[in-house]
Amino acid sequence: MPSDPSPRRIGAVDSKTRTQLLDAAEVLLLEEGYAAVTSRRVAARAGLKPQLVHYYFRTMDDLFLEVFRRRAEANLARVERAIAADGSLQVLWELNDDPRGARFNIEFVALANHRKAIRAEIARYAERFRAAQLDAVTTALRTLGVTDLELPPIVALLLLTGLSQVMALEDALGVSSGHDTTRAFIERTLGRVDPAAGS
Amino acid sequence: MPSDPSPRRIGAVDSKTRTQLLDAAEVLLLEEGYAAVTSRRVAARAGLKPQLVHYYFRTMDDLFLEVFRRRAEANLARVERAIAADGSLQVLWELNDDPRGARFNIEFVALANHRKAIRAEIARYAERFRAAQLDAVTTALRTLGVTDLELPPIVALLLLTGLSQVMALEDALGVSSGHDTTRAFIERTLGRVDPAAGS
DNA sequence: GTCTATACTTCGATAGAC
DNA sequence: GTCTATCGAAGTATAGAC
Repeated sequence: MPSDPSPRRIGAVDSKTRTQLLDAAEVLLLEEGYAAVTSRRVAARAGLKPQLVHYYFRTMDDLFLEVFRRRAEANLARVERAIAADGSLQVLWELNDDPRGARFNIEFVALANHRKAIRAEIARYAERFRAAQLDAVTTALRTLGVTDLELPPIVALLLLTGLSQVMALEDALGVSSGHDTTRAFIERTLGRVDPAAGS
Repeated sequence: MPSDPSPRRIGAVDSKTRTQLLDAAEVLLLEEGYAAVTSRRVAARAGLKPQLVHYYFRTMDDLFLEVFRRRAEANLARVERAIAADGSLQVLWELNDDPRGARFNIEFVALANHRKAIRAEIARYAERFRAAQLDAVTTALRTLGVTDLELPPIVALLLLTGLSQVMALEDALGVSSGHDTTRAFIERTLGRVDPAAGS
C-alpha cells in the first residue's frame, strides 16, 4: 500500500537518455561546481530538452543523489579492491591523493550544507569509506609494530585524508607551493616505514 | 581617465544599510551555504528590499567578495596577532581547529570553483595565510631542534591544516567518530614536543 | 515508455523617482 | 545619497500529447 503521494510518472532506470543526463550532470559538477548543475544546463550539455531531466528524476535532489551514488559506489569498490590486493600505507596514500576524487568530495560536502536529503546519503558513504580504510590502516600499523599509543590508526588516517584533501583544494585555487615537497616527503616516509615498499 | 564602463551609481561604503546587508549575507552563507545567498534572500534576512543589494553592490560577485574580504582580513589579523604573541605549534593548532573558520573556507572554495573573480581573491589570501603560518612553523620547529629532513615546515603546516579542515568538514556532515581521539592525540603530541607547553 | 508544451517562481540587474 | 518599480532571463516542476 504505497499510498501514492506522487502520481508522477518516471523514466526507466536503464534508459540511455537517463545515463546521458547523469553523465552530463557529473561533468558539469566537476567542471563548474554544483551551482552549474541546473535542469536547463544539464540538458543542454547532453543535447536534450530540459524537461527530460524532470522526467527521469523527480527533483534535482534526486539527480544529485544519483550522480553521487554512482560515483561513490564505484570509488568504494575501487578502494576495497585495491586494499584487498595491497593494504599498505602507500596504496592508501595513492588512493586518497586523487585530485578528481577530492574535487568530487568538496562539491558534495558544500552541497550537503544546504540539501538535507543529500547530507544523510553522503554521511552514509563517508562512514563506509572510513571503515574500509581504517581497517587497512590498523592492520598496516600493527604489522609495522606501531602501537596505538605512538600513533592511533584513526589519527594516521585522518592525517592522510586531510593532507590529500587540502592539497587538492589548494590545487583547485591555483595555490600549490610546497605540494611537491610534501608529496616527496610523504612518499619517502611511507617508503622508509613500510617494509612492503620497493627500492 | 576612468572611461566609465558602468555609469551606475553605488551606495556609500560606510552606510549602515550596507553593513546590514553584508552581515545578513555572511550569516546566510554560514548557515545555508553560498547558494542561499541571493539578492532576495539576503535582503529578506536584513529586513530590506532586494533592490538595495544591487544599489550597494554592483553584482552579486561584488557582494561575495566584500563578505570574504571582511572576514579574511579579520582572520588574518587575528592569526598574525596570536602568532606574534606566541608562535608555538599549540597556538597554530588552536587557530586552525576553529569550526567556524573551516566552514567559511569550504564555502568559499566551492564558490571559487565557478566564480573566477572570486578565485583570484581567495588565492591571494590563501597565500598570505600560508606565509604567516609558515614563518611561525619554521621558527617553532627550529627551536625544537627538528631538522628540515626530519619534518619540513611546509609539511607540518599542511598536515595541521588538512587535519583541522577534514574534521570540520566531517563535523558539518555529522560524522565525527575518532575526532576526540585525534584531538587528544594532537594536543598530547604537541605538548610533549613543544617545551613551551604547560604541564 | 518517451518526450513536449506550459505554468509558476525566483533570479540578477537596471532605470528612474525621491 | 537613498531607495523603488520593473524587466528579461533562468530556475524547478507539472500536465498532457505521442
